Amino acid sequence: MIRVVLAEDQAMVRGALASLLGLEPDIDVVGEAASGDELLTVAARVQPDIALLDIEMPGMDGIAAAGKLRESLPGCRVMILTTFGRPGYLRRAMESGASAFLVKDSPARELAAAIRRVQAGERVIDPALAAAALSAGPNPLSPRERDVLIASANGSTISDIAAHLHLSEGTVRNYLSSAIQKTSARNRTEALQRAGDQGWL
Amino acid sequence: MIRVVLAEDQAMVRGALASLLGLEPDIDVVGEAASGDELLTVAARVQPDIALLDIEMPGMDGIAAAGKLRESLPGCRVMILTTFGRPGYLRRAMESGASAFLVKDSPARELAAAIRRVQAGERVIDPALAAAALSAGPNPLSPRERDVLIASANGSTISDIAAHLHLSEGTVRNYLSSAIQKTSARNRTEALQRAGDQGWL
DNA sequence: GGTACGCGGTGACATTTGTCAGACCTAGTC
DNA sequence: GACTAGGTCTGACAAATGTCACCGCGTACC
Repeated sequence: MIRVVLAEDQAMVRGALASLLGLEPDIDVVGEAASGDELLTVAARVQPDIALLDIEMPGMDGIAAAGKLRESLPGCRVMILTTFGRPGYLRRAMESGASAFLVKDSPARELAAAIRRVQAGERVIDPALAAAALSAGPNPLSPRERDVLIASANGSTISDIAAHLHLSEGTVRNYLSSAIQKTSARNRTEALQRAGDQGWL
Repeated sequence: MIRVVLAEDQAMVRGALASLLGLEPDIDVVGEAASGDELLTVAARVQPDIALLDIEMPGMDGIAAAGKLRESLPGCRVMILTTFGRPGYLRRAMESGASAFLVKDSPARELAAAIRRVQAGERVIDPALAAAALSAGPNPLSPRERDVLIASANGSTISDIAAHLHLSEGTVRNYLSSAIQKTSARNRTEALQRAGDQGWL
């Protein structure tokens, strides 16, 4: 039996995935978690073969949880299952030691097949996504530019961001300006969208 | 047997929900659709008792599809199952004739229970959401203000929006300004976020 | 030692954005 | 007919935003 834990914040989706996998004779869902933090404690207790993680979760996200899990349970393989196939997500997921990257747009039957391939030692990646990740270069944003862009997401003004990051307003403007240019956008909103689409945040 | 069709754009979630409902002895998933448009053709063919719709779908969204379905198949009850419980969504869903409004945060076992209650003629609404909808007033945005706000979402400039909606730039600025005030925001980004949270878009 | 890069800052400048007052037209309501 | 609300427009103004040039500091790397 392949022992699997699920981490996914939406309870109904989590339960539905569990029932989907429950139909497979060789797969056993031995634990569930609603956040990255919860996953780590559950995995420590049940010692799964495979952890199936969503990226978008409250608290620690799926990619961060993947990295922690690789440290604490090296024998457990990590699979990322997420809504959006952003190239940057894939890159970060692979760097944090994931064995698979699936998107929720794929047919449901592929999930069990992917789990078996990962258990056999293969790496499973959506081919279209792999191509996109190779064609898109690495993240051009410096850490600070990234911080400033993220802080501007909820409609904050320059002075809000400056206060929040303990910077001068001029510095914030400079970072924002260079982030806008690096994303070849025309304003912060567009820059935020482009960077988000690439998975640079 | 209760005959159900599912409409949900993410194939894996759709398949998982189907397998979840497949476990219930009195529920039969007789059709699936990946968009609002597809739902209407599928429902016309299989004549279900209940349609379970996600809101966020490409093309016709779940609420619009609910309205159309009520016209073409008055005997079929509509249930909305969605990620976010925005008050405005609930209001619009109810106005378009939905019998239930569930959020994906709820436990998986509640889904089958809700389906049975709807089949029995009840209306099922998340109590916390109902309270939020009652406390939040109706949508204060005029149709044009709403259009302009939506068009500004992807980082468009004033002149982009003006060209797109065939308006003068001054007019766009005026609408945007009044939308910002009605949402008590400080700029369009914040206004967009507030309006989105309320389900006013 | 020189060079490059990221971080943090200043000051000046042009453009964009948000606000306000006012105008005209239409459709509905009392 | 008067009144209101929404839609469309203009012009003017202040504030916010984006760009540019330039400075200093530290830490890499060759």
